[in-house]
Amino acid sequence: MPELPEVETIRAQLAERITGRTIREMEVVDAKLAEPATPEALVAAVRGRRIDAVTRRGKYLIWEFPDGDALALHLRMTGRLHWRPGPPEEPPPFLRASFDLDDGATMTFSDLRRFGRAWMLPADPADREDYWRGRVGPEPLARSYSGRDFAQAVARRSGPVKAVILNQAVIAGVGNMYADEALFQARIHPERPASSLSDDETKLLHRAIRDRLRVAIAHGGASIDDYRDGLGNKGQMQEQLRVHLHEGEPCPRCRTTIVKTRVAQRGTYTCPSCQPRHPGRSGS
DNA sequence: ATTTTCCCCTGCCGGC
DNA sequence: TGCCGGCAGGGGAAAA
Repeated sequence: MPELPEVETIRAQLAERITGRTIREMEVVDAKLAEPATPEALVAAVRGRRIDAVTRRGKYLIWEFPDGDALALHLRMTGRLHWRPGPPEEPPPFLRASFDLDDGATMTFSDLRRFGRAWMLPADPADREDYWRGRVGPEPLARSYSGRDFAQAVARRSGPVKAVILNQAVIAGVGNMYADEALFQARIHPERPASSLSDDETKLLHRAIRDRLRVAIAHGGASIDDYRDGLGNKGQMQEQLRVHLHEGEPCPRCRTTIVKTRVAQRGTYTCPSCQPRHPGRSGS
């Protein structure tokens, strides 16, 4: 599932290839992609526009047009955005929209489960900021994002720490897979109340999140089943996962069998001995 | 105000 | 063999 590293991988590939290009035509195959707007309105806002920059906010991919206008794309669960130098030989399965560029290149948005969306962002900078506020929190890889900011956000929440780091308003871009990996690296049980974490633990988790996201970007993201990068290729990060999807296998650190549970309505993988539910006491 | 539940959507898989 | 319930999960709306 595309999380921050996957979206960032696609962003970098597209930025290299479509920056400065003009969108000659957009075709919406599945009207639901444009909801709650109509496909006609979306196409009218996109057609003929020049892409000045390809940016990212959390898991949102953004094409910046002149005059502050911007198209946001969200891949959700199974969305794929695929650039090709020319038209595809045949439409990819589950095609929902396609874009023709002025250099003959094509981009297709396909999406088996149809959760993905495309919509226009507010052009006014203040309105844009309002749009993100409350919806998408700080960028975990931003230089300015300190451990203190993270600690503050975590300390005043009582829910399970995994639910807190999955909350996009708390920290942008972390999904189920990297939440599991970061909590394992920080040796923190996902059901620990966020506010119960010590200063050291919060610092460790902040570092672990940033580390896992960076390593994942370096590996081109994780292709569990649906994810492909902007050129249709698989990532390599799935081979670096330590606990996620490793139920029944030995923990890479202590050889204890990894277990799968359910936390915050999400499948959750942990090492019961590296991630004690009650730190300080022995065992789990 | 925060936290939890439900919903969307389709393919896949285990059980009977 | 084939059907069917359950599961997968991002994010947002609704409910608690």
